[in-house]
Amino acid sequence: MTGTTTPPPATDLGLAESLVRLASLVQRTFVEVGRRYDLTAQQATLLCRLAEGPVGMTELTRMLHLEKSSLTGLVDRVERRGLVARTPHSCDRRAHLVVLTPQGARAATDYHDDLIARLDTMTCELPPDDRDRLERLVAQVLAGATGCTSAERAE
Amino acid sequence: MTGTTTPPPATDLGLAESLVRLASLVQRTFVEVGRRYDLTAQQATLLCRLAEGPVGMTELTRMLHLEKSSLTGLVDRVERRGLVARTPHSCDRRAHLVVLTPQGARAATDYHDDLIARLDTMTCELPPDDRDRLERLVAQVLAGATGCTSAERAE
DNA sequence: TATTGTTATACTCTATAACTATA
DNA sequence: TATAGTTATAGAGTATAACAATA
Repeated sequence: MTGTTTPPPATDLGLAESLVRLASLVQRTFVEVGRRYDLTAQQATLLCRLAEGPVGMTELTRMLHLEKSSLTGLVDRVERRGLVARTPHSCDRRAHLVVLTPQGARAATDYHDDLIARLDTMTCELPPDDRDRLERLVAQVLAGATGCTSAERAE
Repeated sequence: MTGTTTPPPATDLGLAESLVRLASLVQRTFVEVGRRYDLTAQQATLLCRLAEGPVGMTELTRMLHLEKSSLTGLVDRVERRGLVARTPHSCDRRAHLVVLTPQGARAATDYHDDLIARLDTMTCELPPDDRDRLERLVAQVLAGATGCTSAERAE
């Protein structure tokens, strides 16, 4: 029903440039929402990753794309605030699992819900069909980048 | 030509969650490309903002969403590396314009071109129609967020 | 020897508060 | 007084290198 077949975008930044701006906008939203809960974007990301269950340090470095020493510091800071705890691994005595405390779980949920609500607000003026289309297109980009990148294959 | 009218996305994360992942992916790309040129994401962003022409410090704080003292430091570091220079403002003796040096202009161009190329690669598996659609949808989200946000109106 | 994680160190990034110089 | 910008300070985030403990 969109009259023309595929008209070029009105304000033509190019797709890549548009993605840069979108990413910056979303990134700023991470930070703004984080401030409400006194969480940095990195801390919030960590908590959200732990919401599904305990994760080992090494696995976390892969999930967050951090060096292990960087993760040590990040976990230290949220542990000091009582949001996570290090628990011994059952079989490997070198390893630790990082788990959310009840307080950390609450923070993770609150942050996540708030973030999603804000992002939904950002797209709420799009008609439902367009939102679905956008989601599907983004998913395709993510599938390509996450699944088939040469960097990912090399790893 | 897309058979169904509006089928729900296959892997249904929801739109907001998809945007979170996309933003993280793009952000990581900023950092990776930056490393090639020995630039942090923030330094690269600054250089790219200056590519259109000299900008005053106060205006830069608005463009980069930084406090003025944070900007002082950021400009200091790239100035120390010879990528930008502070030049006096013609009429206001308190003010400075930040300008790219020739070396900084080269870095800005190289970084920008590399970044755009990488992001284009990320979307190059999409059919041209889908790329246009995606660009238009992202542009709509940006227009809404940049133009009509309550936060923006409040400012 | 390899892996898991921490410590030491150095830098960048950021904000708040206090300050200087100019308008 | 208000604005443009810097300085001082403190804390978060990150990486590299060296290390300890366990596998």
